[in-house]
Amino acid sequence: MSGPSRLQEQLADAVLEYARDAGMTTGAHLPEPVLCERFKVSRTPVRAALSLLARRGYVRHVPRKGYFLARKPRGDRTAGTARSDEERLYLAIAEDRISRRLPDHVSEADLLRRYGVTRSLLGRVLQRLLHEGLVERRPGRGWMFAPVLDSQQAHDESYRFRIALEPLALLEPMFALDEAAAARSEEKHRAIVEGRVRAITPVELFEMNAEFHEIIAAGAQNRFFLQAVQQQNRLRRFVNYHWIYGPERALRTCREHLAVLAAIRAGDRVWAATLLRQHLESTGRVSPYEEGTSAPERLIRFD
Amino acid sequence: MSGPSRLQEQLADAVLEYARDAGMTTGAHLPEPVLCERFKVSRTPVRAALSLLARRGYVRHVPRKGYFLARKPRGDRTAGTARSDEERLYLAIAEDRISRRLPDHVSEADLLRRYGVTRSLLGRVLQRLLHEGLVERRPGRGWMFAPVLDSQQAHDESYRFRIALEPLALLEPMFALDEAAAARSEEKHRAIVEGRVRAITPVELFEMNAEFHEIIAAGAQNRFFLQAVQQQNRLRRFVNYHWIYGPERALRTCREHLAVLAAIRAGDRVWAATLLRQHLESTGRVSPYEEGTSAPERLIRFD
DNA sequence: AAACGTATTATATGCACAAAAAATACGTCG
DNA sequence: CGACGTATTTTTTGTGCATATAATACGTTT
Repeated sequence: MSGPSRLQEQLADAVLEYARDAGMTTGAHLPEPVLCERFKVSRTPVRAALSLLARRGYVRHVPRKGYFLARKPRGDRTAGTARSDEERLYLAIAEDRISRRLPDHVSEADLLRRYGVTRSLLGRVLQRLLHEGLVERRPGRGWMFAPVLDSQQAHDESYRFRIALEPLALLEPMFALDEAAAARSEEKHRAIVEGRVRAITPVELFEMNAEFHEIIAAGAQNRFFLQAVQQQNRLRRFVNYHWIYGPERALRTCREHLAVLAAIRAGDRVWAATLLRQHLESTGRVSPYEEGTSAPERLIRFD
Repeated sequence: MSGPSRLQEQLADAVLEYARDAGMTTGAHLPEPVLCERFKVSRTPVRAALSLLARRGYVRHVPRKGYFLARKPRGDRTAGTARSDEERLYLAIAEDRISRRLPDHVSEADLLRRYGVTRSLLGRVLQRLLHEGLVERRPGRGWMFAPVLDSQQAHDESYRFRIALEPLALLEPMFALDEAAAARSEEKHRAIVEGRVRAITPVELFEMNAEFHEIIAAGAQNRFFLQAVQQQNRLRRFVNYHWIYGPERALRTCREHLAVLAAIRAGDRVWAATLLRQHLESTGRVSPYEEGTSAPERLIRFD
């Protein structure tokens, strides 16, 4: 009775996303073997995920026939899945660190006591933080927060790195945009530019932005370009949780992104690279703490 | 009685390296607090490392006075430390994978049986492979080797990435070479060019090369440039264990490296960047398997 | 034949406890 | 006062076992 496993929860989310991206409508069949193939797992966890979705009303189970979509999944944050323990602990540590409630170096035991979580959960989160370059293991014992999190220096270095790298991705000879992904991204940008700025959450804005840059990097057809950009995004996701920008900034970013996409579509990648570099230079220049003239409830976290 | 810990072994190595780099001679005092400060650990492991070195004859212990250098440490692979279990398993897996004795995906239990090691050791090695991007965790169970290891595609992408990134490191406005490190590296290069090609091992060649590129990246004063180059080196270290080049190639690489350093010293970073790009382009072009005209015993692994 | 249901097997994970090792504190000697 | 020796405390690592869960096999239904 220990609830559904992580894999099962993930699969549940993934299945809904899959159904949505495949444009399925109510009543569509979700054959287990197809999902197994798609997600590279055996039928056991797939069935568990489906039964989970059934209990949550997303799919219907017909004995001897299988599972069928019960309602068309919405676009945003589909599954009823509340934030996982892992996500919660991750964010708690992030917040405590940024607000200096956590010192430069901490022992595992400290964290264990502080958050009252199991060793395995803490272990997973630390592993993730390690992978993202946010903490380092100290030689003897304990962990040390990398100065990535707080220093202005790191912020600047991140932008300089991206300014160097991302425009070059556009100039790679094999460059080819994932048209489908680009179209989806463009759609989201347009929605914002055309007035939906207030209706969108900061998290969505951040994710849209991150996705845009990853689509560009993926276009280079080179896993290392993509990897590098993804790493930068992970870093920024962590840090930007406490940064705040006004809506005018979000609009500007969207317009600049759209201009880059337009240049690529027009076949002028050199111009697109120039635009992208300018975009990064201008967004990187202003420190978030120097802005903040808007009223709090109208503020938008963005980069 | 389970032998010295990993940290102790590492420290033993590090202490010798430290003494060497500080230019200490026989009889020099090695105060514990200094070493603690330097290596960010408490006295306990430092003392253990020193007593280890004493047993191996590198230092002498005088009661109530401390530890003193017994003989001037040699430059290469100082400590008697044989390759650690971790290193051995790592290499065994690398070799088995590259020669296709290991399938695309394996379970942890498979590996446990195959190599007859403890879970904790295997866990550490897998963690390292994961960190280096060489394996991925499969969603359900088991591990999957990333195609980084074998494919020509990955090789090309790696070079393209480096060609894009490394010259730009040279052009960063804050660029400043670590003069001491550069001088040491230059020394090694000269030794090879001036005829010591045969006396040097493939491993040393690889490490010298990797170090050179890291020194350049570090010069950019930007942790992300350095991180990216370090990651590439880790990747290449794994793969290149089975690549073989002739000495003429090693010589050429050394000369090109020296030319880059000379250009930097002359203050012409733009020219240095051009030379570096050309160097990467030429070394990346030839597949190692297309060479190999020398007799086996004269072959040198290099990149 | 393709998909599902059920049962079996293999694998990994969580947890508790023992043992190792690092940090820390304090007294002593040069 | 700075470095060393010893003792104590705290933290981490290792190991075995029970449990959870994924993979697999095989029969059944559409």
